[in-house]
Amino acid sequence: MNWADELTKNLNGPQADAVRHTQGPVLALAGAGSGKTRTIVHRIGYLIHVDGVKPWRIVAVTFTNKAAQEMQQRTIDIVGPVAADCLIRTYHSFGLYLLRQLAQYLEMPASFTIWDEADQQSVIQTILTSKFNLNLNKTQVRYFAQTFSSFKDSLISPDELADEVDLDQYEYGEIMQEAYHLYEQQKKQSIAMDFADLLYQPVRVLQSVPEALEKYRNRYRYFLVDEYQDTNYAQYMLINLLAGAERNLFVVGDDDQAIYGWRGADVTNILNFNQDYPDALVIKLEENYRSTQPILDLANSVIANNSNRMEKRLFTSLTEGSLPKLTVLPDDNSEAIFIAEQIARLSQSIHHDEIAVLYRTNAQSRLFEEALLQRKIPYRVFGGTAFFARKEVKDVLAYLRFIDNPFDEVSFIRAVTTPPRGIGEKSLEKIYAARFDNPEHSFLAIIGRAATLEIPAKAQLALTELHDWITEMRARVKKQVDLGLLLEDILDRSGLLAAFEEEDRLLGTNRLEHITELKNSMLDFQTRRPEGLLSDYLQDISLYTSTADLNPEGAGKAVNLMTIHNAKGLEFEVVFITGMDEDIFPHYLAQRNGDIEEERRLFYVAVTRAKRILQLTRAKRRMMGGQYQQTRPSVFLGEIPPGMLKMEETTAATSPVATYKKTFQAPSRKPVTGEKFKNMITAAANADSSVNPNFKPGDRVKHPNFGTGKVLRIEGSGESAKIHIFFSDNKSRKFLLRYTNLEKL
DNA sequence: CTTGAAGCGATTTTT
DNA sequence: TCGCTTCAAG
Repeated sequence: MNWADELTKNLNGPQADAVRHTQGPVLALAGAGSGKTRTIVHRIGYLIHVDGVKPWRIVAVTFTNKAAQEMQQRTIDIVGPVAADCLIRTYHSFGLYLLRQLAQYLEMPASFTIWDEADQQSVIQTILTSKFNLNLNKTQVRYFAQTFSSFKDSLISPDELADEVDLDQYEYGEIMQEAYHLYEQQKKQSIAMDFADLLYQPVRVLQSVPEALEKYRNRYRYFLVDEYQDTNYAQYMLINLLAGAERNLFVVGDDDQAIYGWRGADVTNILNFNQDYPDALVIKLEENYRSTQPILDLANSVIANNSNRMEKRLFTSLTEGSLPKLTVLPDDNSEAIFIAEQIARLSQSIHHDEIAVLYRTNAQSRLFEEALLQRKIPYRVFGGTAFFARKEVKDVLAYLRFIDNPFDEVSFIRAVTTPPRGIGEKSLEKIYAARFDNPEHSFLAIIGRAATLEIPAKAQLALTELHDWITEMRARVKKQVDLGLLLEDILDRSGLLAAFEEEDRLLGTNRLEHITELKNSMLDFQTRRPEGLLSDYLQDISLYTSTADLNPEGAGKAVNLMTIHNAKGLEFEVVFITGMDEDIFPHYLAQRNGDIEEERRLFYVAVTRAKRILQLTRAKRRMMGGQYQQTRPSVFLGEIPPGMLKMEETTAATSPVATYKKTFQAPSRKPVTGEKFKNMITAAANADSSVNPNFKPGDRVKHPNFGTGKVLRIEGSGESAKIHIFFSDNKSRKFLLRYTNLEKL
């Protein structure tokens, strides 16, 4: 086979130029749907098969996990299995990969812990209270965390801060430098890195250690960067440092799709590429192969409202196509149900994984999940904090992380206080003080000397016990272990298992179900990387946010639920853009910050994800802060010329919501929504026991665990109904009615 | 001192 | 609805 022909024959002129021009800098200005990924993938193939470049000399980076996975898969499909040796990663994953190898230059072991935002914020919170006597709320603490990250995105260390920025323009400017410094110090003492470090630290090492730079410049010779318009300074430096010698740098981007300004992304990185590399070949990809003309018309008419854009004229040969539609629903619930029904209808002709439901904020996903679950339509939720931010998951991970890294302050605190074992604020302060005096000793070592701490005997005992079994576990994980068994041991010995069981039973949570999911991810990991250690697993998952990231193969035939940010770089036959209401999209905070043009680009990104069918929805009322509020239509709707959008409105009376509620209002089985519905499916196995008679105050009842008692009162109704029972042990307890197996006497 | 219960407000997008 | 803060009992 002639690879040169094979890899260019299905490309248009400019695409083929971009693929063939493998030496030296190339900038591809690529409109939405113009075959960016396709070009990158074919270029990788050309490098390997025509130029004879070794795959491991090729680095390709993009932004989101899903986009990276997709690029990797498509490369293997087109180029062959040899492409598995290319480094196709997200920026952060590439940064982590380098950082592990460069950690020695930072006097850090390669197996550091990675702190997410919540971890970061809890450390900053502690610093602000203990060192500055500032008791700030969550929003203010988040502000500190974001500010520190923005410094690192701009490659500014605590020492350089005063010279580089005008601290007066920052709130708390007078303590900013000191706080930033303390945070970095604590982090180092915890043997931890935050997300910004994954880029900042490798860049700093490459800048200051010539031999390190030399080594990686030698190893990696070809760089391909997707979404270049969204790079921040640290990302820009990382790539340009490494590619700077050979200058085989291929970047693609579109200024109309710049949507990460809030994270320090700088569009001028792409606009100035020509100044960085005056000899760069500039290629324009303007033919759209993705969407039909009506979809493109809508996209173009909206983005035209932005000033300061590079003129581009996107065209397509797919002139036929149905008009995009806007459906106005009475409320957010009916919006979700409407979408679920549309999807059910489309299922006849279109695969579920060719359908995407897009929203502006992760919080909006809940109603869609519920509606899809009710109709048994499979779905996957991308991004968000859906899984790894769950309390039970973080609880278990805290133990795993503490076992892996006994210096980690965040994991230690969480593990030692969850579940409660008599260690409170005061005891923790004592532990802190001891650690402050001996920063070279781990938290584990310090609780190993519990007897020397001035804390209650009960607390000493608890600490010693914890120390002993954590030590035992640490000995175990030095070698390769079955992570699933380890997890079970931890659940058991920590007391978490009992706590979760109790909660699931009394409150109807799904904690153990989520733990099982975590366990599955471990089994998955061990299948994928049989040599993998606990620390590898922990670093691996730290870059994932949802279970959808966890098992890419599990994609199957599920509908995709994601934010618009997460959808960038992807395409679907059918796209729903939801929440077309003022303050939702554009988001009111963006509006307030004057980022309306970025919101408009976001809308442009959303629209251009659709290949054939584009459906917009909005709701006239939405549940906000516990009550319904009227909404106004998004400004973006007003920017669409009449005739480009078909409109329809459905009313409450015909809304499926009402019908649904009625069907399920039967007294024997309480109505269920969302998460709870899942329980019902599981509960369906022992269906008979889930049928409760109606109880009223005064009834005598028997509870399987607490024996007989008298009903005091029923609080609330429907799925959230709670029953208060006074038991024969003279104690009253309350339960969620629908999860309690009560027998009427 | 620690913990559970009651009461109150909720501020975005990614890794 | 959820999670955090406040308060009082053990």
